[in-house]
Amino acid sequence: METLAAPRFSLQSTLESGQYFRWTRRGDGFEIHLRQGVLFARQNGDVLEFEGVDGATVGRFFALDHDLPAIHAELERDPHLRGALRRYRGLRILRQDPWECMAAFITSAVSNIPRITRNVVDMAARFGTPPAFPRPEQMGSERELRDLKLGFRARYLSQAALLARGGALDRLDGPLESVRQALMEYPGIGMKVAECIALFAYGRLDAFPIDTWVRKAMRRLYFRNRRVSDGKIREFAARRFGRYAGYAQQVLFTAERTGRDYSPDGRPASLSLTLASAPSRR
DNA sequence: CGCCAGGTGGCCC
DNA sequence: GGGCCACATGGC
Repeated sequence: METLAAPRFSLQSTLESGQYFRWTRRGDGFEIHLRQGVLFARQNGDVLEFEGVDGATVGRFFALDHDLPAIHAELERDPHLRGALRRYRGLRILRQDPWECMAAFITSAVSNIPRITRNVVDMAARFGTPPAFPRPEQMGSERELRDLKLGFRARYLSQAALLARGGALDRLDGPLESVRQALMEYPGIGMKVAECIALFAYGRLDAFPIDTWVRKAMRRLYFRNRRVSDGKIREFAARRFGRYAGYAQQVLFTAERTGRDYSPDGRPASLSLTLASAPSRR
């Protein structure tokens, strides 16, 4: 087993935050299927023990180069974020393969994490070269994807694969807006999915994907539960959270989806919900 | 049975 | 810009 210094990292929080789907618990660690191989990883304090792929791949995938202290220092100025940041300390935004990330989040539309996981694992098993997810050139036809129960997403996936042939996604670069605009040319990719891919695959940490959970959290925490358009939320998030908005999004998503406990000291979810929704504290 | 789920695309005003 | 609908499938 090899090791890597991994301070300010939580393997579990990172994997369980719903960014990546092809992993499973294995004994005291996790088995993670990547393009480069099957990675087994477990955490021992600040040390990440791993085998299966090389250390550079591990460090890159888990984004161990992200400056977590700086990110937290900046975001913790917002009192609404402190509880979630503390609770999910060490959660990192991954650096995923763009095509797999694109396929996974096209699949995510009107779905849920268990089902997305099933769909993505199915696609890998059916069309990929294990453990690698299928390249765009290997993806199935719309019909074959419908057979895997992808539903209306099957057409999007097969057509997106055609557009992504020849390494088109490897050539995407530039600021968030241009990456997002290029991604939205693909069928099945609107603003939300484009921001997910920009964040989870292209390291655009200022991306702020707004899904049903984040929308609910943002409305409650910053808009007095009023009805607000996603455009307004995005604008607000950009101003409020700045260059690390993506990290704010991911802890808000995770907190809202699991437990909904924003309090820094871990009160019962029902109570903290009440506290968080109240305009004033106490 | 009916409703809703990590949304998007098409069409309306 | 915003509102409404269909889109497959699965879980409750």
